Amino acid sequence: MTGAGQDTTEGQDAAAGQDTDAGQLLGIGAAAARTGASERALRYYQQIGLLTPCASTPGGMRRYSQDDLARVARIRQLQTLLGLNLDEIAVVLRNEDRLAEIRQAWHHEDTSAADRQGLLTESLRLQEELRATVHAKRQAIDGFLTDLDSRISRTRDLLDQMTAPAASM
Amino acid sequence: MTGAGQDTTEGQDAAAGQDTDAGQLLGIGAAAARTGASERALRYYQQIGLLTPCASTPGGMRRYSQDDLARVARIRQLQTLLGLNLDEIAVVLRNEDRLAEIRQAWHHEDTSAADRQGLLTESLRLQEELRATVHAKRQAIDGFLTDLDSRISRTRDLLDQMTAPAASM
DNA sequence: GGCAAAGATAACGTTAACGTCAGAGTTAGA
DNA sequence: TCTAACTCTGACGTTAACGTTATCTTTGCC
Repeated sequence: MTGAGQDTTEGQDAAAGQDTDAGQLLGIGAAAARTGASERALRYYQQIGLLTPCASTPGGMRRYSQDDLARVARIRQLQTLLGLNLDEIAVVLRNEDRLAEIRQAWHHEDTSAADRQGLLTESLRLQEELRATVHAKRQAIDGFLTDLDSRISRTRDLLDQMTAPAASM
Repeated sequence: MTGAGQDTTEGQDAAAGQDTDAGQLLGIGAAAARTGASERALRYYQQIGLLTPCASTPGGMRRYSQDDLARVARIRQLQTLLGLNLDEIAVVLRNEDRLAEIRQAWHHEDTSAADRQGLLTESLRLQEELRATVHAKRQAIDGFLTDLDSRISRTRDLLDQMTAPAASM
């Protein structure tokens, strides 16, 4: 049917005005290469519900969009930068997803105003919670850095004492 | 034998002038409680050569000093804050140990000047390497925070739009 | 000197986040 | 159409960093 463009069963698209560099759907190999994650990792993320590729071929092969790649990047960022495990990351991502949904349905759908306000308030709370965590981490790292700097300068002082011993003349 | 003072076989001590709140050697249970680590973790750290308690009773029970506790704290810090694994932490700690040794033997021993300078230079390099890593992490976290802040303010804008809809009059 | 509490060693168990096959199916291109 | 390259779904393996018994000493204390 209508099979002119692509043969990937894209669920819904062309909703918004721009299509964000569309047609660039990648197989799992390419997606893995772009993101630095392994194919196994991508399948695993899907398995635990972290990342569902936006489309799949009629034969059942995964197709990843740019947004999917960005999501992988975010997962890795939350992993390596904040040290969150995948369960915690799932919470963060689900929250961000809800926010995006609300934002999209904002002028468009007929969700009750009370519902939307509730969701927004909750999302805001979760985001601020995350912010507090990250901010604390930042403070801790700052302290670590300051301490490290003072150690380094003391070490440098020792070295200076060695390499310039004849300063008394 | 000579059992007048303490019965812990403290390897060497009383070298420096102050004895840093001495006599306060803790058993593994108390040490675990103070540091937040488990007894198993403390034994494990020793097993892999990360932390050797400063003394032990004649019967073979571990005794932890304040310095030992500080070392545990540093291990946890490097774990949770920087996400290093215990192997990487071992590298960092060994470097810091070497530095401390050099510093102590500075006016005191007869290590060759060339050796000391070599060790110092290497330690300095390692410390600066660590600093670069941490600094990069700090930058990344700053970026993350900035991004998060902008998300939060956008969410707050949405909420404001809701709670104050009759602003056009 | 005897006992409860703390500690030691040894050895197997656990969990997260994938790695690594094996065997079968799918897809793009000549 | 036919193959070479890619992908799929299991299913078992791996590693780090401990957790959890089980069994046996050590220690502080009356």
